[in-house]
Amino acid sequence: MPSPESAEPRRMRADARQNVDALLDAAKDVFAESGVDAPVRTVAERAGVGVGTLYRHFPQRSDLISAVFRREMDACVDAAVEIEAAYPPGEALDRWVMRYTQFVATKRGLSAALHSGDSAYEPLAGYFSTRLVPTLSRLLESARDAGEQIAPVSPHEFLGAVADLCHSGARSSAEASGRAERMVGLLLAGLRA
Amino acid sequence: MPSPESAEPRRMRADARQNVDALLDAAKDVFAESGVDAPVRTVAERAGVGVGTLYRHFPQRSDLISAVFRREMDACVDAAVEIEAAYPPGEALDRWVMRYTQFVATKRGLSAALHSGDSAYEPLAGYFSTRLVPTLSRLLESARDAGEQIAPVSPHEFLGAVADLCHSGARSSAEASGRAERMVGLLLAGLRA
Amino acid sequence: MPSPESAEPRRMRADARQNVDALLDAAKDVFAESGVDAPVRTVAERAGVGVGTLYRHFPQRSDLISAVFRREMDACVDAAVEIEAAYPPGEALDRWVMRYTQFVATKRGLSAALHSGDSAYEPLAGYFSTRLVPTLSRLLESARDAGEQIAPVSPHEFLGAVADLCHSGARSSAEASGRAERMVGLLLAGLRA
Amino acid sequence: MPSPESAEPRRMRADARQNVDALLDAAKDVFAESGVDAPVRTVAERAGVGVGTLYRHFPQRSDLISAVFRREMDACVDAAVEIEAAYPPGEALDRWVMRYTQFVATKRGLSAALHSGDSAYEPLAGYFSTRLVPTLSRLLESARDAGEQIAPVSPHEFLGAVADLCHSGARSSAEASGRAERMVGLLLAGLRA
DNA sequence: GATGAATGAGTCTTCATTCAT
DNA sequence: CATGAATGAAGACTCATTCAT
Repeated sequence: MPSPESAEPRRMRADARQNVDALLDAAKDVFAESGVDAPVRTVAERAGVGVGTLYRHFPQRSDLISAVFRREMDACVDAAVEIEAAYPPGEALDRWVMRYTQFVATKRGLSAALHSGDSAYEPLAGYFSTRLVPTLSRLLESARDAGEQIAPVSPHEFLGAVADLCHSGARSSAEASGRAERMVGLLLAGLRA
Repeated sequence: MPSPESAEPRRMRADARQNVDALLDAAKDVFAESGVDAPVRTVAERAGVGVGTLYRHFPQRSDLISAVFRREMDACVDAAVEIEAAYPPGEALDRWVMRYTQFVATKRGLSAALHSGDSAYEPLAGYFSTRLVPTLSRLLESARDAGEQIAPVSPHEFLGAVADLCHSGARSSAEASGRAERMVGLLLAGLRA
Repeated sequence: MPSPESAEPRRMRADARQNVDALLDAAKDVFAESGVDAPVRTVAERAGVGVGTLYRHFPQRSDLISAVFRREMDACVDAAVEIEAAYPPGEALDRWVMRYTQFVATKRGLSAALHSGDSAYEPLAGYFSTRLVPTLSRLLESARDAGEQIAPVSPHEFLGAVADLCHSGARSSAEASGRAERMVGLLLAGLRA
Repeated sequence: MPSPESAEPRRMRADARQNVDALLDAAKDVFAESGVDAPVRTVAERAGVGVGTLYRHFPQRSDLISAVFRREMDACVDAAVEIEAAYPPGEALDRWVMRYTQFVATKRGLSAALHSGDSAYEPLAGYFSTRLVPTLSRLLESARDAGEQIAPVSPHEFLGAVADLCHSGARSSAEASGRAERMVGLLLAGLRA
C-alpha cells in the first residue's frame, strides 16, 4: 500500500487522491483552530468523508499530523530559494526566519509534536531535520560568508526555539503574531550580538 | 474480642493541611512528568488521597494548576531579592532570568495555561502580571539605570517568550534545559543588541 | 439512643434539640425546592450544621424525610378537628381534603416515598395509615351519617390519589396548585356521583 | 444525522435499526422497573450494546426517554380510533381513558418528565399536546354531542391528572393498576357529576 | 456531641479505533 | 474503497457515608 504522500501518486485512484487532499486541507484548518488534539471525527466531517476513510489513509493520528506539517514545510523550504534570490544573505536570513515564523504560527502543536519524543513523530522530526534545518544552515552560512558576525548556534535548536515562540495559544492571531514576531526579532538580534 | 492483630496501624487520615501540601507536591511532580492534562486521579493517587479530597480542595482543575504554579512563582520572585543584593544590575538581570528559566522548565503547561485565554486561568495570569512582571520590570530598570543599553521590550511579553522557550516536551531535562538556556541566552543577548 | 422525634425530648440536650429543629426546617425547605433527592449536604448547610450532625440525628436519609413529613402530617391531622367543629360534615370533608391537598403540594417526593415500597419508608407509611387515613375515614363516615351519598372508597387509596395529583413537578406553585385543586375537586365530585 | 425516530426512516443500516429498537425495548423495561433515572449503562447492557451506541442514537438522556414514550403514545392514540368505532361516545371516552391509564401505568417518570419544565422535554410535551390532548378533546366532544353531561375540563389537565394517578411506584403492577383504575374511575365519575 | 475532611463507588460522557455493510 | 455504526476504555465529577479531631 503506497503512502498517501508517496512519490507515486499515480497509483492512487483519482477519488482517493481527492479524499486525501480534502483531508489534508480539513486537518490543516482544524489543527489551526483547535490544535492537533482535535477529535479525529472533526477532521473527517470537515473533509466530508467518513472516519474510516481517514483511517485508511492515515492509520495513525500522527500520520495525519505529519502529512499536514510536511506539506507546509515543503512550501516553506521552497520559499527560501526565492528569498535567497531576491535579497542579500543577511536580509534573506531574517526574511526567511520570519516566513518560517508565519508558517509555524498557525501550526498549534507542531512544536509539541517535534519535541514530544514520541516515536510516531520521528518521521516528522526527520523531515524537519532533512529539509528545514539544512535550509537555515545554508542561510546562516551565506550570511557568515558575506561577512556578518553571527553567533555559533545550532540551526536545529534555533528553529525549534522559533517554533516555541509561536506557541501563541488559542487567541486572536493578530495580537499573538505581533508578539511572536517581536520575540523572534529579539532572537535574531541576539544572533548578531 | 479484639486480637492483638486488630490494632493494625491503619493509615491515619491525614490532616487537611497535610493533604493539601501532599496534593501540591504530587501535582507538581505529575505536571512535570505528564503535563497539566494528566488525569486528576493520578495526582490524587500520587498524593495518597482519594479524588474526593482533591476535589474538595481544588474544585476546578485550574485551581490545582494555579496553586501549584503560584507556589513556585513565589519562590522565584523571592529569589530576585537575593540576586539583586548579590550582583550588579546587569548581571542580576541575566541571573534572575535564568532562575526563572529553570522554574518554568519543569512547568509543562504553564505557558499554555497563561496563554489559553480560558477565564479559569485569569487568576493565575493575574498573579503572573502582579508578581513576576514587576520583578522583571524592576530588574530591567535597574540595569538601564546602571547605564546598560537595553532594547525597549514588554516585560510581560519577554517573560512569556522565555516560558515558551522552555516548552521542552517530556524528554530528559538535561538536554532540554541546555537547549532552553542557550536560547534564552540568545534572547538576552538580543536585548543588548 | 432516643429517636429525635421521641416522646421524651427532655432527654436531649438543648443544643441538640435546636439542631434537630433547624434540620427539619431546612429539610422542609430544601425538599420543597429540590425534592427529597436533594444532596444531604444541602440540608446540613441550610441548617447551619455539619453533615455529621445530620447523620447523628437521622442515620438514614429516609429518617429525615419521614421526620419532616411526620411533622406536617401532624399539623394536617390537627386541622381536621378544627374543621369538623366549624362546618357541617359534607363541607368539612371537602375542606379538609383541600387542606391536605395544600399540605402535599409542597411535599415533592411524599407520594413517591409512600409508594416506593422501600422498607425504610414503612414507618412513614405506617404513620400515614395511623394518622391520616383514620382522619379521612372519620370525615367520610360523618358525611355518610349526615345522609350524603358517597361512593365506597378506600380512604387510604383516596389519600394516595390526592397526593399523586399534587405531583406538580418543579414549576410555579401558582399554576400547579390551581391544577391540583381542580383535579382534586373532580375526585371529590366523583365521590358523590 | 436523522433522528432514529425520524418520520422518514432514511435508509438506516439494518443493524443500526435493530440496535435502536433493542435500545427502545430495553429502555422501556428498565424505565418501568427502575424509573427514568436508571443508569444509562443499564439500558445499554439490557439492549446488548455498548454505551457508545446508546449515545450515538440518543445523545441526551431525554432523547431516549422521549423516544420511548413517543412510541407508546402513538400506540395509544391509534387505539382511540378503534375504540371510537366500536363503542358509543360515552363508553368510548371511558374505555380510551382506561387504555391511556394502562399505558401510563408502566411509565414511571412520564408524568415527572412532562411536568419537569426542563426544556429538554419540550418536544415530548409538545408531542403530548399534539397527539394525546386532541384525542381526548375529540372524545369529550363526541360524548357531549351525544348528550352526556360532562363538566368543562381542560383535556390537558385531565390527562396530566390521570398520569399522576398512575404514579404507582415500583411495586407489583397488579395492586398498583387496580388502585390506579379505581381512582381514574372516580375522576371519570367526577366528570359526569 | 459537633464538625467537616476524607473516601471511593457510581455515573455520565467523549472519542480513538475497529469492522460489518 | 468508502462509510459510519459499534465498541469500550478513560476521565471528570458528585455525593452518601464514615470517622478522626
